[in-house]
Amino acid sequence: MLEKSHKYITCSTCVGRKSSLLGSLCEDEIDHMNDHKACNYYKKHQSLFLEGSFPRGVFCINAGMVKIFQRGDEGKEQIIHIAKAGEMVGFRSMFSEIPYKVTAETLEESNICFIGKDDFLNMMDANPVLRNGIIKELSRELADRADFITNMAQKSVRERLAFTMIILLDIYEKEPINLSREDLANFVGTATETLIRLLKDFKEEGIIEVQTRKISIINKEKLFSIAGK
Amino acid sequence: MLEKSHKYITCSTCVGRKSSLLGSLCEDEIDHMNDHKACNYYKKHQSLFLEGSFPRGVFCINAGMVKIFQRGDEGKEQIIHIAKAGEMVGFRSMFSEIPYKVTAETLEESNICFIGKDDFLNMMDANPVLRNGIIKELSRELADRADFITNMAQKSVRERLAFTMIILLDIYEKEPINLSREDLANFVGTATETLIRLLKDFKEEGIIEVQTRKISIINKEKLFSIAGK
DNA sequence: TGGAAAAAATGACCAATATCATATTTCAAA
DNA sequence: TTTGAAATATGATATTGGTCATTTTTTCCA
Repeated sequence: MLEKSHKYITCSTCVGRKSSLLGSLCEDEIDHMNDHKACNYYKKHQSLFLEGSFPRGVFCINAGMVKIFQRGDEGKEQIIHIAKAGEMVGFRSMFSEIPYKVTAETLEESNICFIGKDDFLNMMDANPVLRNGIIKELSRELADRADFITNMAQKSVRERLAFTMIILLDIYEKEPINLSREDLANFVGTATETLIRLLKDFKEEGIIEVQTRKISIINKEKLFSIAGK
Repeated sequence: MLEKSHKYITCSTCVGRKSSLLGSLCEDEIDHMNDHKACNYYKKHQSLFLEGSFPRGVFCINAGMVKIFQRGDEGKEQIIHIAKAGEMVGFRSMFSEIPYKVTAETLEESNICFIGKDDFLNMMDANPVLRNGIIKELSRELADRADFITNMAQKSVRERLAFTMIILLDIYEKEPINLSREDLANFVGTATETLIRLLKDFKEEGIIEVQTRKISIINKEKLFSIAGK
């Protein structure tokens, strides 16, 4: 259970911050940010922002996980990214000055801070390291999305599932993957039924272990060879 | 036919530049860039850079068109983007400091200038407008790629073809689309045969007109309604 | 300008995966 | 602990779109 009061979250001690884009801030900047941020406790399935709305700032995840998705024509979600503690979300649309094209929603209870647009842009102006870090991050994500597109376009659902699980392995680290079958299907880009059948195959092939919702990967090598990496 | 000698291309008169990310440069900066750029004439099907190699700078397209693609496991190309006069290519990987994940290759004869990495980064440091323009551009492209992913994941090939043609309409403007069936298939993410069959359907439905290679869109509305926008 | 090579087109067939229907399990609230 | 709803699972079936084989057309260049 997370601490529901947020008065204890301070930027200077935030574990996520240090390894994030905001790791380069000096003490003054951290203090300034700390004074200007607002922290919130989010329950599971709460949204940070909605597709179509205008960005007012950025969100820093102190604890928890957030799915970033788009809704297709029939309302089916396509998950684009899953963000975890230490990551910032919502800044891409803020820079592009267009409404959000994606929705961000917690996958579990989370502590998330908010920094207003002007405060954040000022920090960027004053801090070349932060600025360059952001440019680098945006560029990396573009490269990742190119891979994502090629995978979607050219690979079978089975291969895409393997690829997605490798991504999830990175996100969940030692923890078992804890996503609904539907979310998983919406990340892979397939029907929930197809996903369930493939999970069964993977289980029978000794690639994963399943405990209802939680999926542990027990044969990484096989996963990599299926994904074709 | 393009002028094969490049001595006539100067940044100050470059038509593409003015509407590009480099439109904000002051006279001094333009002169500096002009002194440090190298221009080249490229034939059709020549590459600017290859997947896996390290970026040394950025390319500015003065005239012509360039396809940006990734090669999937069986060597099949997935086109991610088509860049035209006025666009810069190659800077995304340069920022992320990882090798190119994509290959850039001319679709037709082109005049393209090159600016070295250090020169370009210095220009960026000195010019906040340029810097912010690039951040904005990267963010916009991220948003576009999210759409691309959702389309790939959730739409039929027919819908994706319509969507792709809308993108191409933007690129080719008044000109008819001039791409091989294979390139078109590799942009849509389908087999060449499937693409050819769908083009035939579109022709019979009065959406496009085809003159061997060149495709003109004669019913935009229908295209939009198929793409679901 | 002819001829070879590349590109485009067409047909037949099949596999992958979506869809729809229904059953079973899990979970959380009363 | 029960119970109802949501999530997961399974089966049957339909369909899209990929593959392979072949033909026709276009392009390019010697």
